Amino acid sequence: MTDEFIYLILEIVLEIPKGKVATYGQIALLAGYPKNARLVGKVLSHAELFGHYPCHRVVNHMGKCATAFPEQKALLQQEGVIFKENNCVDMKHFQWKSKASGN
DNA sequence: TAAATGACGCATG
DNA sequence: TCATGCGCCATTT
Repeated sequence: MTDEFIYLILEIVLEIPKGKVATYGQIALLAGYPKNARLVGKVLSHAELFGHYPCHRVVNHMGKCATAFPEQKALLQQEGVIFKENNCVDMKHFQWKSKASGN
């Protein structure tokens, strides 16, 4: 992957407002790589190595916490996001709608 | 170079 | 939303 891709992902992640969550696919889409959702996860995995990024606001398409990052659940709760009993976020109300999504 | 892996997504049922 | 199966692509072994 290119460093450009990494910074691109981080930029988008920083755009996610508090109390909202975005999916890897959505970020990958905004980054221009709709198929590279997995790469987004790889970047977020060591995003803190590049700096402090709200990687906890990034969840999978179910609104579920990352496979190896359950702490994000508690973090989102502090942001105001409501988790259901199934540990899934109410996507219909908490999924971030970026302006670029309609482009 | 090929095979396996991974913070994933989508179509169906 | 969950379970299963397939696709996607870069990194690692």
